Amino acid sequence: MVKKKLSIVDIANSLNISKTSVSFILNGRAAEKRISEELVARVMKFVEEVGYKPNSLAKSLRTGKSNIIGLMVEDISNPFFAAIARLIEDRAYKNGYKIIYCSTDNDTNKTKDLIQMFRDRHVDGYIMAPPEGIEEDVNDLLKNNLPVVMFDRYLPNVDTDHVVIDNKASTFKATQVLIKQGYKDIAFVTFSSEQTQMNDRLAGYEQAIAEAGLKTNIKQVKFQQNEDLIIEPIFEYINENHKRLDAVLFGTNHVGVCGLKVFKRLGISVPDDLAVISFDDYDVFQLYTPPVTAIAQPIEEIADNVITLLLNKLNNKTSLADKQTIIVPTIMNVRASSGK
Amino acid sequence: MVKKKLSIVDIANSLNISKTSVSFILNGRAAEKRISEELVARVMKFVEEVGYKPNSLAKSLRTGKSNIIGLMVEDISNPFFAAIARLIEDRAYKNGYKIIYCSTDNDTNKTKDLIQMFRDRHVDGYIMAPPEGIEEDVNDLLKNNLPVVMFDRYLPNVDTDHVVIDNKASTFKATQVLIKQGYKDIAFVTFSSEQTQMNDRLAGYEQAIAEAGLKTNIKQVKFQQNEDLIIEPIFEYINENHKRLDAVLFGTNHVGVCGLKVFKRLGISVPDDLAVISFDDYDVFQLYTPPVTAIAQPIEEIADNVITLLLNKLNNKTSLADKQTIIVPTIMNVRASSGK
DNA sequence: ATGAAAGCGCTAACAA
DNA sequence: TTGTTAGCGCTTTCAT
Repeated sequence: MVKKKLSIVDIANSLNISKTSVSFILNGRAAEKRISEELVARVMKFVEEVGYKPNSLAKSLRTGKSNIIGLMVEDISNPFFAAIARLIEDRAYKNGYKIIYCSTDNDTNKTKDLIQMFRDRHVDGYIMAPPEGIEEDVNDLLKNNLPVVMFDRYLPNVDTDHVVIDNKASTFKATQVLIKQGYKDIAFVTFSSEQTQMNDRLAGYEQAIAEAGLKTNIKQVKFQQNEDLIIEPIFEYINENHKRLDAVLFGTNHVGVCGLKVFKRLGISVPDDLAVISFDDYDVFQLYTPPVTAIAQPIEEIADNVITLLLNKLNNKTSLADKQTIIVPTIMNVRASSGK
Repeated sequence: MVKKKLSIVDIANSLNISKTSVSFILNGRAAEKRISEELVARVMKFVEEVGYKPNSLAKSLRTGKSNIIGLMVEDISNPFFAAIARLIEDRAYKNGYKIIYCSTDNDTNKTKDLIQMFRDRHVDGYIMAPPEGIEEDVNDLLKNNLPVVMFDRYLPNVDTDHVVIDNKASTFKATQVLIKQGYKDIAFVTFSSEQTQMNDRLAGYEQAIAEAGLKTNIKQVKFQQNEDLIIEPIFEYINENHKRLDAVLFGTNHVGVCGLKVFKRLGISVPDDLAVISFDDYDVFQLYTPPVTAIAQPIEEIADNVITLLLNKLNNKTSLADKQTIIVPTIMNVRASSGK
């Protein structure tokens, strides 16, 4: 009962025909090759019966195509990335592509390794939220005509398709919401990073503060695997400054959640002690008491654009040389945490 | 500057030696084959210079090994699975294995497809939280000597290694916590499912209720991709019954979060109107007001056991025939939601 | 309309 | 110690 893995040769032999014919039939090129319908039927029937499955490794080796898309996110356990990955997986699957995902941890070397692994496995296209420092590797992909779509952020020196949100406008608006409520000492707590999305978020905050003639209060913490190491510096900052601050804008969902944990520990009440807005929306923010105002990223729209861009390249609907930038707007979900 | 993909033959030719020698050297079998150190050095230097990378597809095709582990979770956007996937990925990576993950959606057919894809790609081992109905496919893997480790649940009719938690004891204890606080009308809200972990959780609740001479209140909702469709039946149930109930035990983190959303909509206050305990721990539960008592799964321990079990099989440290069951205990994080 | 044969890049048994 | 060679399973050109 152990199914011996059978190959195209086995089935050709069993049917006393050549493997070429089998190959053509299996690849739907029977008509084109004018193979008799009768033969086609016989082959299909046999294949069905014995449950033959082509070895896609051999196929890939021969054709250079794999029908696999490599997806690299920063951290698959981050709900934002997990949700995006999920949607992309679904859409890809429906279009005959499989997805392999990996977490980069924003680690340049790990990412280089992963790109290499994807190349090894002959993935047909790449989707990534790139860390800094991989410009060369990505350019090398592009030079080899491998389509790459970036999202969440992009690499300024690499000319690829990318789908991002209007980060600067989002934090600008969020900061203004706080300013209009009369808050004057507004902090921006975020990850330290030179990535485009982070720079833009910071810039939006700074511009709104500057336009209002206020002073900036910026705390950047280093991204760490271990959440406690993120909470620690936030704790110190809030602990030292919460009396002179009246509002906080968090730069990412992760920082936001850590911030809320700090508030809990310090017994800080929202919005009375500190008003709060966070980037990204998330269960926690909706269920928190009071509910937290959040800058929601349109996850479906991002995922949709990303996969469409890539599929178009893969199906040669768009020229590889033709690079698109898509900027999708965010949605401010105003809730009680930012009100008076 | 476009790197022409070079092969082992190219490098053999450039160096005027045979590809066999190159292959042996590249695979660290130089010593074993008593290849001169000088040659080894020359080859390594050249390989380094031209940045040669072996084509792992060809390698896999030839050896049948891929150094890839296939990981199938129910839904990668569920924080429990995302966290486990993350940890497994890390450990595997450190041991020279790559991970490919996929979401099964508890969909039998999709899972069969995915298993097929993994087989196609010659993954060396399988880790899965299996849906029902794939017994045959898994048995087929086992018959072909492919190691399979299950976690979160197992298939009663399939003899594989698996790592699970003591589900029954956990809900039993959680229910007792509520009973000891004097709650008498305790509901159990969970997903309808015949999976082992769900059956066990239900059994634990029922036993505790029976032992206390109380009446069960069970609401099972169907798992759906779309969260609103999960919330709806919970809303109806809670809306109809909350007056006669005094406590609720949620069967999974997902149900728990949906439940909290329902409470918010109905203005139900915790624990005064309803005391709450949920399976799985999660940011939301810690940050909720009041913090929610939760049955925490020891994620690291589960991931560690899973990957260790599989690596042992892959490295032939354990016989394939030798099946282990590991049951790890959960941790009750008692918080204000279950108190009086 | 069908078949033979080369070759994708690699490994390993066997020769030398 | 190193080289020759036969595949792994598939696609595709070129004959027939």
